[in-house]
Amino acid sequence: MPEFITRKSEDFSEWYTDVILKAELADYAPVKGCMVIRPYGYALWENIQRILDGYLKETGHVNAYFPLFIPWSFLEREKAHVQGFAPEVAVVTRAGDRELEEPLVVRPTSETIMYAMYAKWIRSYRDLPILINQWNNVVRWELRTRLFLRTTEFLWQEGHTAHATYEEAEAEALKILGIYKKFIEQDLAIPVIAGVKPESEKFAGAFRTYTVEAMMGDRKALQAGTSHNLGQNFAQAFDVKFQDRDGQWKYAWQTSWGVSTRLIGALVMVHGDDHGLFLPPRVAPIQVVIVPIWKTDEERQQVLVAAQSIAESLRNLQIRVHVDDRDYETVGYKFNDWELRGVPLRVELGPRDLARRQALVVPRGEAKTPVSMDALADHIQAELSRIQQMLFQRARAFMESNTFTLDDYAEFARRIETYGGFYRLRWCEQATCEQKIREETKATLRCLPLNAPNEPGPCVVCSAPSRYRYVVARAY
RNA sequence: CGGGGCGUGGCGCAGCUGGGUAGCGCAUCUGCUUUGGGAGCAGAGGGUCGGAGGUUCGAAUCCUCUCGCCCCGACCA
Repeated sequence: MPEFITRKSEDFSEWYTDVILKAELADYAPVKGCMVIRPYGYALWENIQRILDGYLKETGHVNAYFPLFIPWSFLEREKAHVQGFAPEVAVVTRAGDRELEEPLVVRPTSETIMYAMYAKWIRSYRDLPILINQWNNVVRWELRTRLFLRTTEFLWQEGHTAHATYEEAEAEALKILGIYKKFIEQDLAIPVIAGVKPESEKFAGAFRTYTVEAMMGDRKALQAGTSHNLGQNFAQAFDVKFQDRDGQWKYAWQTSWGVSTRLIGALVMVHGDDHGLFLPPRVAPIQVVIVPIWKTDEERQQVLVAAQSIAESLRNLQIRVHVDDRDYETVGYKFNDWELRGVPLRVELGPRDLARRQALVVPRGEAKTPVSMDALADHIQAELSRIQQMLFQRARAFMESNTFTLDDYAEFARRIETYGGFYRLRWCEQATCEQKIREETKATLRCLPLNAPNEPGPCVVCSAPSRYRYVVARAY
């Protein structure tokens, strides 16, 4: 077992930080609470962007860019919104040696400035729907930060739509939630529970907030993405109105939704192990690493030629492949290095393999299999797809086996303290019961799953009649 | 914002109690030997001890102030 990183079972938090730093996904920046996303981590983010951006465009969304600075007065127009964000906004009050007439907020999210523009652009029902997304950075002055999970500045996409009817907006919010679920499950191989947030966990200014919740390797929950039905709250605050077919002026119905670089933290915590990262093939910056092995210069020449030729044939199949031809590191070092970086598939190629017209294919964490050169490309393609499936199924089995249905509050409190996990508990939807759970167990009501069946019975806290089981967990 | 911990070559640390030539491991560089699961030997380079002030013949070490970071609790993608 490697001693270069803390063991996952020993100290999950230390392990997480070790993996990110040593795999060179990110590093601490000289500014408090900020991080540098290093090239390898950024390549991962670019893959996430590319795939998700494709899904959003397929469904009619277009990209645009709005300013980083927002007039302070804009933030104040929606009451719940400003209350939610005021404590964590960074404000620019000075430019050069001159005080600004009106302070400018560094966007913590772009509802206000975007909807001020929507108000200008929308006149008729024919201008709707507006389906705009933007990839950008936002700043939230968090008191306690953690690499990828919560940093002062982070990267994300934020989609903002405006519709003619409530039904359309609601359908949009759910459609996006479905896209997030599909993306996170199929491409990131992370199973999620899609659901509705309780009132207390709603986005500041939203009518309703939908969420996808994932279980990390320490059995804690992570909110992986949110989609909000904003109702007409912002439309009224920003005067986003249109004249409908019937001649009446009406406020638009809006949605907003986002996922962030936090997803990278989720990838680490869901798939990683004591050897380091384990990246799902569909987003891995390097899907296949070829490690050539040689002793003599002559062998080196031959092996490298063969390695490049294999790499070329894989690239023709759109596989992201890297040949590790470093001559100053040993083979053993390279094996460990690429496992730490989470490359899903390794190909070992030495003189012995060349003589047999084969290569050793090594799925991360599995046994080495000799594969003949002729069958190699097909085999690798199939393996990448198998690994993608395996990661998802493994994560799903983990989440399912750590999700429990309980009716006894004391037992829940005891088990979440010692073991963690997701608990399906009946809740009467009273804030006092929610508060009690939060204060006594540090767990929160994550969501009411979308497909939750009607399961009438007593609230786990107060025994009042309740209809549904909510998912309850400690969360990041 | 409250509680705790830590700042000493690039990284991880020792030295501080009881002041007296700044050290160890890893990494780096050079050479030779190695190379199928984190190589070996020999040599070399690299530090105003976070910063400022004070005590002293003399401060990494003692005193005062200050800055920064990490971890744990209340808020959050």
